[in-house]
Amino acid sequence: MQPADNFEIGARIRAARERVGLTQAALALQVGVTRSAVAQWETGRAGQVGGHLAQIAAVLGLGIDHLLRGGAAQSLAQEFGERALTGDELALLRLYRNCQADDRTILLRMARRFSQIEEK
Amino acid sequence: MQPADNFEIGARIRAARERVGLTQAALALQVGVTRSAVAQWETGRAGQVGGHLAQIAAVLGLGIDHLLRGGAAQSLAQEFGERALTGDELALLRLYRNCQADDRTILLRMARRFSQIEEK
DNA sequence: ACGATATGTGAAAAATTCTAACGGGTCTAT
DNA sequence: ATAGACCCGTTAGAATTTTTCACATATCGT
Repeated sequence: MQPADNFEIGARIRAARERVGLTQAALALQVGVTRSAVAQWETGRAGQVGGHLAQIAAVLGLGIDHLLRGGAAQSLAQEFGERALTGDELALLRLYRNCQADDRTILLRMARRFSQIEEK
Repeated sequence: MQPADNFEIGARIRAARERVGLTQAALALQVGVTRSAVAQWETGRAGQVGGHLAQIAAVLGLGIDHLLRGGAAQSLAQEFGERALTGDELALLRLYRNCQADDRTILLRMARRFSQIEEK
């Protein structure tokens, strides 16, 4: 694989990671490597991310095709209403599901406060 | 990645190769490796097929998701597909979509704080 | 200024991948 | 029965890659 491709994969990893609000250390923890491995992926030092592709894609809410090829790969077309879920929305859902019930209540209340929908 | 996963990837490579009528040597030629590398992929000896995924998928007419995961690959969406979204999760998504960008950031950060996936 | 946090990078250890070579099974022609 | 062609499985090790560790720099809040 060309070095330029590696850099582009790394750039997509970084963009997705920042979009879901993770640090390199957080992504590394969820994938199962050290932070500097993630840094090297993102700066194109690694030849390719090899055996961690599926895990990276899952954590970041990306399709593997998108990770490898870029473009508008839509493996993530999860329908909600008429729009697919974005990466940050999937991240929010994953995090929310791992919250305790009272913390979920707090999150919902805050979302209501912030939201521009009036609820009756 | 678990050895069983490697074997399953190899089994999918072999099934697709036979379906398109190629020998190991022919596949190796088109991908750009030696025949024994292909044999090792198919018998699960290689950790994973790493940098050749896209090439193998192209030659065999497979999606990369299918190669890695098998089945009707749905990437991360399956995790949520297995469990339908609950009412509060739908509410959270709806509210989140109607938030401003900086409020979304706050919600994500709080979700990360509450979540038991928290790093560090 | 200081501490915490996030990230980039050099060097080297650790791991992996691939090649070359060997061996075995099957099939066909002689 | 034998030889040759073809296909594939496996081993050992060279080559390459990946990951870790440790250090450095920048930014931000106090």
